[in-house]
Amino acid sequence: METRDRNGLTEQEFLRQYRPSDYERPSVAVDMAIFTARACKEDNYRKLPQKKLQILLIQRGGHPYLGTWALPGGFVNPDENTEQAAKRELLEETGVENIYLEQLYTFSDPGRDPRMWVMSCSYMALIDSERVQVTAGDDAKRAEWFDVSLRTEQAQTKELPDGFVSVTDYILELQNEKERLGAVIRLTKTRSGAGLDSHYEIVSCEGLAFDHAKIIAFAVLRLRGKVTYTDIALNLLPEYFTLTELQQVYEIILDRPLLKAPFRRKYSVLAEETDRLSGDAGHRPSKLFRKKWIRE
Amino acid sequence: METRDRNGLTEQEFLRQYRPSDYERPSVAVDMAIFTARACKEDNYRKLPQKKLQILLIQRGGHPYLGTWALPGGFVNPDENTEQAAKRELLEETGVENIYLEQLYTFSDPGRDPRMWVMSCSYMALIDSERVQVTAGDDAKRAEWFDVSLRTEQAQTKELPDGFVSVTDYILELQNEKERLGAVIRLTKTRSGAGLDSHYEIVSCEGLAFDHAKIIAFAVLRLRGKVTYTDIALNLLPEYFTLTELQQVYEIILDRPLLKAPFRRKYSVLAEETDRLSGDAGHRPSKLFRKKWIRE
DNA sequence: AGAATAGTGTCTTTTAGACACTATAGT
DNA sequence: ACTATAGTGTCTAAAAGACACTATTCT
Repeated sequence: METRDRNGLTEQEFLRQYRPSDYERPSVAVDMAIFTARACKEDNYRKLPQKKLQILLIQRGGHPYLGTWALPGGFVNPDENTEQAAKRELLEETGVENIYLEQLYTFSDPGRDPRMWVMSCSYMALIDSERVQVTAGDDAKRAEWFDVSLRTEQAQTKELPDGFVSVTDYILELQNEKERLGAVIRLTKTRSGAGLDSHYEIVSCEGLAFDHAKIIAFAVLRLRGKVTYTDIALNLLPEYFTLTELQQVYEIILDRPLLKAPFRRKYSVLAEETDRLSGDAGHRPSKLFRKKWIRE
Repeated sequence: METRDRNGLTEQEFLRQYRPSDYERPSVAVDMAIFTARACKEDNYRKLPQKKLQILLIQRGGHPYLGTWALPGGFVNPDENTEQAAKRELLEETGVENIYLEQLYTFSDPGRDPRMWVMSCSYMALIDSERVQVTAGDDAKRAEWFDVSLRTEQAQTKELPDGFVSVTDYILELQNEKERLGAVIRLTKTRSGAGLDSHYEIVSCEGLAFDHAKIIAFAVLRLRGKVTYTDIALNLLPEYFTLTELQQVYEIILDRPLLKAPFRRKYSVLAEETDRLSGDAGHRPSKLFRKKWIRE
C-alpha cells in the first residue's frame, strides 16, 4: 500500500516507528468446561447403567480461592489464538487431542480475579468418556469429574411501564463421591424501552472458584440449547453406541425424559447401523450404531 | 477465608504481596457490528418502500488500513467490562443509549492487527433506524451506513476416511451511494475422528480493515440463526410498525421471501394491535402494531 | 377502473406427542 | 416364567407450507 497518512508515512514506515502505548492491558485466560457422559454402575444386573453428565474440575492449590474447585485453563500466549491455547490446555489436562471445542463467551468483569485484571475467554469441550482416564492430571493438581445438574429454581417476571424484568434463578449442583459443590446463578433480563440488559450474577456459591459457576451454567445452557438442532451430542458418545444410549445423552443434557418412538424417528438420522449387537445383559440385545455426522 | 497456602499465607496476605508477572499481555478491543433496517424510497407512489439491512462502518484515518472501512470500536478500560466498553463506544459513535447488544465472539489470531497483539471481543447491536442519524459521527471520523448482503457462493463437502471437510464460501457485499466493499469469507469445517475444526478465513477482501469482514459475516449469520426462534428482529423496528414491515425485516435478514399467511400466524404473537392505521398510500391502510416482547 | 397492498380462509403435508404392542436376551 | 429392555405401529394434535380469496385505499 502506498497511501500516506497525515504525517506523510506509508503503512510500512508507520508500523516500523509504531510503539504500543503504555495503556494497561488485561491478562487473557482460557477456561474450559470439559463435559463427558459417563455410565454409572447399576446394582441390578438387568438394569441399564444410567448415564451422568460430568464436568472436569481442578482443585486450587494456591491463593486465591485456595482449596476450592476451578475450571481447567491457562493464559494465552502471544503466538497463539485462544482456540490454540484451549487445545494446548486440553492436551495438558486430559492428555487428549482432537476433541470437540466451542468458544462460549468472554467474561470480563473487572473484579473477577482479585489478583489482577484477567479476562476469561471460555470454551466448552465434549469428550467421549472412554477416551479419558477417570482421574486425569498429576498429583500436584487434583483433577476430578463431577456430576452436573442445573435446574431452574424459580422464574419471575415483573412488568414495568415500558418493559419488564425477568429473573431466573438456576441451581447448579456438582457432586462426586467425595465432594459436593453448589451455586445459585441469577439471570436477570431487563427490558426497558429499546434496551435489553441480560446478565448473570452469582447469588451464592460453595466450593467454586472465581466466577466459574457462571461459566459452567452458561456452558450447560448452551449445550441444552444446541442439542436439539445439531449433532453436538454425538461428541459425548464412543465409537459404537445404542440408540438408547444416544437418548440417555439427550435426557441428561435436557434434564427431562423423552419418549422413545418420537426420539428414534427424529434422531436416528444421526446414527448409522452396524452389524454389531450389544449383549450380555438380561434382556434383548440391541443394535450398535456409529456416528453419522451431519454435513451442512 | 483463613486457609493458609504452602507458604503459610492467608488469602489477604497473598493478595497484598502479589505482583503480576511480566508476561506479555494483549490489548483487548471491542468491535461492533451495528445493524439497522432502513426503508429506501420507491419511485412508484403505490409501492411500499423496500427495507434494507444496513451496517455502520467508519473510514480509517490512519495506518494501518488507511482509507479502508472498519467496524466502530475501541479499547476496554481496566475499570469496565467488555459490555460496558461496547455501550460507551456505541454512545460515542451513534449518540444512542439503551439499545440491543449481544456479545458475538472473541477473535484472537496473533497477526490480526499488524501494530501489536490485539484481541477483539465483538458485539452485535440492533437499532431502530428512526433513532439514529443517517450519518453519525463528526467530521474527523467519516461514518457511513452500508447495505449488507451475505450470500452462500458455494458449499462443497469432501469425504475423508474418518470424517469429512466441508467448505462454504460466503460473499459479503457492502454498498452505499459512494462506496462498494466486498469480501469472500471461507468457512471450513473439518471433521476427522472425534475432532471438529471450524474456522473462518478471509479469501479476498476489498476495502475492509483488519479481519472485520469475518466479524461482519459472523454477525449476519448469528442474526440469521436467531431470528426465527427469538424476538430479536423487533429491535430493528420503530415503536409503531405494520406486520408487513415485520415480515420485511425477517426477509432481509433471512435473505429469502416468506409467505404472508404462515408468517402472520407464527409471528403476530410478537406484536400488539393498536387502533392506529398507516395511511396515505395508494392502497388499503394497514393496522399499526407495537412490540410485544417475549418473556421467558 | 385499476393498481397495489391488507387481511383471512382452508387445504395439504410434515412433525411432534402419546401410547400400545411385539420381540428377545438372561436368570 | 419373568424381568427389563429393543424395536415398531398407529392414532392424534400441532405446526408449516402453499395458495386462493376478499377488502380497502388513492390516483
